[in-house]
Amino acid sequence: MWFPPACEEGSKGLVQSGVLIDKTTIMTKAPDHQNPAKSPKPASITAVARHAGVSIATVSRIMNGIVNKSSPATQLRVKAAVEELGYRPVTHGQSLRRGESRVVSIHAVNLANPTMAAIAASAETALREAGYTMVLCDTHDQPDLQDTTLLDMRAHLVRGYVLLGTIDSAQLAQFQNHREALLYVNRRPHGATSTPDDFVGIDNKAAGAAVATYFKQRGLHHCGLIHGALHSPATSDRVDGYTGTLSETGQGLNPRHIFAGQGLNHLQIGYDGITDLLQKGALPDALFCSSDLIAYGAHRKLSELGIQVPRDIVLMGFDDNPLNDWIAPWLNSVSVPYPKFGQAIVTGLEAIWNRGDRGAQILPFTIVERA
Amino acid sequence: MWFPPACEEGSKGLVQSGVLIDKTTIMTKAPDHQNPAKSPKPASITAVARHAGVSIATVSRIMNGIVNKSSPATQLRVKAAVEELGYRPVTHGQSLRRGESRVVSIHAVNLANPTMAAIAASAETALREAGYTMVLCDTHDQPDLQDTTLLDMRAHLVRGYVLLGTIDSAQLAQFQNHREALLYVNRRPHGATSTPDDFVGIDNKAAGAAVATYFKQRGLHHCGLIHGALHSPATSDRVDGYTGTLSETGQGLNPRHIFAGQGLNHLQIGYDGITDLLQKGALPDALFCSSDLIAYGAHRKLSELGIQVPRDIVLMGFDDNPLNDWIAPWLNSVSVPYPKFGQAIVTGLEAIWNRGDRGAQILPFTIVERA
DNA sequence: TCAGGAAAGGTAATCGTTTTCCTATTTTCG
DNA sequence: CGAAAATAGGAAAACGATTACCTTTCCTGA
Repeated sequence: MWFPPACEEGSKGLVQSGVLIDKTTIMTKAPDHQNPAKSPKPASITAVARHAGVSIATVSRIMNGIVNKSSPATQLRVKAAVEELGYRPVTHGQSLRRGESRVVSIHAVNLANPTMAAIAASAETALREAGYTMVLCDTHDQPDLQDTTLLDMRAHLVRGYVLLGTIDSAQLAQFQNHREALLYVNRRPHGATSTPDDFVGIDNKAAGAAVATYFKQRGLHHCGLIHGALHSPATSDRVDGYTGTLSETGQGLNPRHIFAGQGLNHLQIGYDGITDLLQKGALPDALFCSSDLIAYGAHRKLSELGIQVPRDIVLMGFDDNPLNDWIAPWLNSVSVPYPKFGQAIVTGLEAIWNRGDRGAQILPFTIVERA
Repeated sequence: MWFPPACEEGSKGLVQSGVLIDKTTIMTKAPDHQNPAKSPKPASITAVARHAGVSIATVSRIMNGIVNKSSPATQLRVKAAVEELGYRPVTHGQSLRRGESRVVSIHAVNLANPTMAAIAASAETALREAGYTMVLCDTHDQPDLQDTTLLDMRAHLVRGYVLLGTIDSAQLAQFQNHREALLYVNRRPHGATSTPDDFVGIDNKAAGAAVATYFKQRGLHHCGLIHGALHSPATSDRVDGYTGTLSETGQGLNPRHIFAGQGLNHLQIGYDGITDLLQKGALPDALFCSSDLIAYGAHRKLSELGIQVPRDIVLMGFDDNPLNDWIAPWLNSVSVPYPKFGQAIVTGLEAIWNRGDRGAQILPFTIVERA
């Protein structure tokens, strides 16, 4: 199980070069190497109370807007003291007493992915405006790292956990059972245990279907597909919607026009995908890539081969990176309103906390045509 | 000054529709709308102590690796209890008692900028591995937001403040005076008050100079420049190094080949820059853009005009976005080792905390030639 | 034999808040 | 006028951890 670094198996605690060191020794040495001009401690509620000549209870009540427990005159005096001393309640004292903090943690599968980073950025702003603080964790798509971060954040008494992409993990299941405030963004969890109420994202299946319809409308009949790991329900939904709609229209999807990639490096997946499709035969007229990064990788390989986009092949990405307008004017893409995710996350979390009802936020997507 | 939302001017505290509501009323109502299967509280140190039949002091000592205050048998018993109950110390209790937490805050000027996001991502990993938790704040390049976030984070008892780009602000000056643990990344602060020891980044002036040298070596004599807001010392250093070296070689920089942009939207700056340079006369042979995004914007405009890169004009960006290899193979760029910034930030912070000495980390840059 | 130290571990203060009880002092109103 | 109710505010108990200080027991060596 888990133990703090200080008492790990390997370390012998405070044993140094064979000699047991009493903690006291260390503490009495500590003040020595402290820098001289140490920052003066910020004012605490006690200081404010003393300064205003009231009890800390009164200060606390006034800070919390409880208006019917003190006279207006007292309130003025206290507020003056607060300003004079620059007092701000230390959140740890509050959280400890209240048993919960105003911190929300975000657990992202891969912050190197610009899309994840964009969602995190949007969440930061929305959370801050709603009065929350954001802690950001990168799970690197590893179940045990996800577990570690979840437990760490619980130790921080965070009020909600936002999962920006998820993998199944032991602790996640525990958290679900314990009814912790979990909000899934973009990727639903695998287990069917959780309600569909705790999701923020788009309807990926509909988006995949829309891509197929778009290709058909443009008269493109030989459709291909390069996608990332299917263990992500977001990806598999997109793929299902796309292939489903293609087979409904009768034409279906030639297996030789499909490449299934793996791993986090979508750029490489796209690059390898083109290589693979060519090996298996001719390229399709239209190619759906389950992310923009995959499309970039594919485009790179196509350029190297002298194949022109969109003259020779039409590409459709997913996510619509804001840079596309500037550096990928050849790329169509399914645009997901990521800048709006932040607000949706806040709304979703508040719905979960209040258990009013539906916290689910299904946002609209659009297809951006550039080619 | 600052007051918590609950006691803002506008709000009348707990007055609702003209009726004063006693806090008690609310609290007694609260349990009603709590969801039935509320998560059971995680085990506290008291629970562990009871379970193991020892005092909480002993549990605490064992958790902290103080090995000479309890028998091996007791230690085993306690560790067993810890595992059985899944105990993890609540950080707020620890921070409150110790007067400091293991949280580090990052204040970024603009998280929408992929470079900032990349640094934040790298910092997250390095901090986590070193046992710290990262809180991320976006200051949107506004002094008052920077002030707000700094004060917020102090209320969180954070142990260090990492400024990912800075603007001058009142609180920042205060924090400097109070010798708080501030670490500047990429952009030094304006005020000369701070030591140069608290900086992580590259030598921007040398980098600007290197670009000039590179252009000269390639025999490009008509050099241009498009840069962002000069109030960022990082930008002005780059510009100084570039122009300085150009004038040393005697050729100098034609003022008609310079465009000075403003604001956060670097893409637009690049686009507008080309328009401006053309209005002022002919384009240079080589163009230094003070960020990759500016280069993207410039390239877009050039493409629209049918001007080819690098045949007609050589571009040099800055930062070397990892996507460049894939989507901007026409762009040379000054590569900054952002993935290494995370570790450098941790090293720098630890140097500040221990005041051993220099926390400054000047990392190497390289010029990546693609065109 | 016994002074003194080490070993093992408990008690209680403390960090900064919130909130439940209290206790006075006014007000209100019949 | 007097009882009930409201107002204003204080005292103290939590919340979960750390640590200075104390107590007990056992062992060592002069």
